[in-house]
Amino acid sequence: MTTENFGHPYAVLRPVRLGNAFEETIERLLQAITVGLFPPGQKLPSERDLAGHLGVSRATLREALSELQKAGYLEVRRGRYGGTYLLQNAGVASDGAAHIDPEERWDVLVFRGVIEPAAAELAAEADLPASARQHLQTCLTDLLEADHATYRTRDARFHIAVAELTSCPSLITAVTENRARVSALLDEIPLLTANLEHSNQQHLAITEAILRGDAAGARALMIDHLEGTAALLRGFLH
Amino acid sequence: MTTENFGHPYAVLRPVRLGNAFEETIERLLQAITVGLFPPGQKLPSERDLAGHLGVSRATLREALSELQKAGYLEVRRGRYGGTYLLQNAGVASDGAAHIDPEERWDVLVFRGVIEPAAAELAAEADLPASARQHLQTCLTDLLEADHATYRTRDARFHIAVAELTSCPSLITAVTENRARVSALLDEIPLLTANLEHSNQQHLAITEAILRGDAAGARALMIDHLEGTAALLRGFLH
DNA sequence: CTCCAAAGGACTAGTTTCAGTCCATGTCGC
DNA sequence: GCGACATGGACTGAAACTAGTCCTTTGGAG
Repeated sequence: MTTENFGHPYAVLRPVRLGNAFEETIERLLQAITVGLFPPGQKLPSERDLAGHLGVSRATLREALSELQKAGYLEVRRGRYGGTYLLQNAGVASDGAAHIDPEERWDVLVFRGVIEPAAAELAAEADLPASARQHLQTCLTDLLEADHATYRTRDARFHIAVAELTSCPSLITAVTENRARVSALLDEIPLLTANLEHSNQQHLAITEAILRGDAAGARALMIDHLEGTAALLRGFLH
Repeated sequence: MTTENFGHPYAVLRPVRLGNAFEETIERLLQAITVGLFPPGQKLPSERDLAGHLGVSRATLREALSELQKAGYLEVRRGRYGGTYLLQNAGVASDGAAHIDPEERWDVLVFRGVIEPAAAELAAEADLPASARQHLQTCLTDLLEADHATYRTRDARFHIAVAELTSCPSLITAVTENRARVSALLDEIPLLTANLEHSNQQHLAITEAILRGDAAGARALMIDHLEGTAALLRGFLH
């Protein structure tokens, strides 16, 4: 880390393409799934719709969907009012122990510490319409009711909901992508009931701070909350 | 903005491809240029090298370079010790008045207000090696010596240098991309000597705070600094 | 003076991706 | 029942993109 090449232009000159369109499409869909943006058991948008939004041809999208289907994430029903459905126990056979490299881990956590507290602060400062308040409340309730199987996904969903309240697309995107990476990290450590309950108290407190417009409080609470997970990760991964 | 669709999965399902590889490659190179990562008058990395880093075939890269050459950004010399050179007065004939939409403007500025103060804070907290301190100092000196023609580029370069000190790739990338967008905004308003001098005082103060390890100070100074430009933009654009 | 090496220039064959078109299925409203 | 129609399924020809190869230029080392 100390041998870094400062001023090196390759920081921006990162790959234009992370893989072929097919691979990136799978990646995106998986991201949306792990982050809870597609509620389990529900129908995904139509192929034509998805392809349009992902900026990819339907052929490519279908290749990706077919792969996810083979991997046990999706179920497809034909005919009118048919569609692609996200299975409840999607991707149970996840590979596990992907073993994320320490630099990557550090990067994810530092960046999260930058954007999430800011998101909470901005959310609290914003003049939130009723629909926004309702959305946050719903995500919180879902999270509080979650069991071990659904917790991680709903946790991600809640944090993204906070970012959504800022109405800042760049920030929402940053939080979403970061959350997908955090989820991959968390998959490496066990889920303990004690931590879970403590986290949920924090989720509740953050929500209240945001809804009451307490920006400084929301920020501070979010920092605390993130520190908890970070410490947990440090503890479990040497 | 109040009619936002909260919880809509399309926030992550943004396009996998923003354009074809050729267009995206131009975009990237242009970004690196406007943000001062390729010093004017100097040689760019070789085509084979650039193509590799951008994850694009040399044919595609060459198309992009040829376009930038036609647009007056680059000069190409053949033979050994030849290469692609960035012209001093690159892209003078920039289209101007691209007229960025207000939502985009707001997004850029809000996001900047999130990531840049955090970058300054983290930079000040970091245990900086001599090379890092030197790099920041160099970028600052270049900026203080800049004239009207070179100011914007070196300004961007300085802000990216601050982010580089954090050694957090996600943050560096975020700041770099954001800066490219900020530059597009600034191109719409005039450069006033008074503002420029005031900005440079702030740049100096930020540098000092970082080098002395004053995290809170660096953060506060950066917030002040950004507020200045934001106010300027608000003033000039209705 | 000669040759080498590092750079840009140009071509080719193969693969991926796309846009468009038509087919197949099956639920809902009549 | 029965037909309309939104959905998934399948195919085709064209365009974009790639990897690989070889050519051309030109400054410096020997």
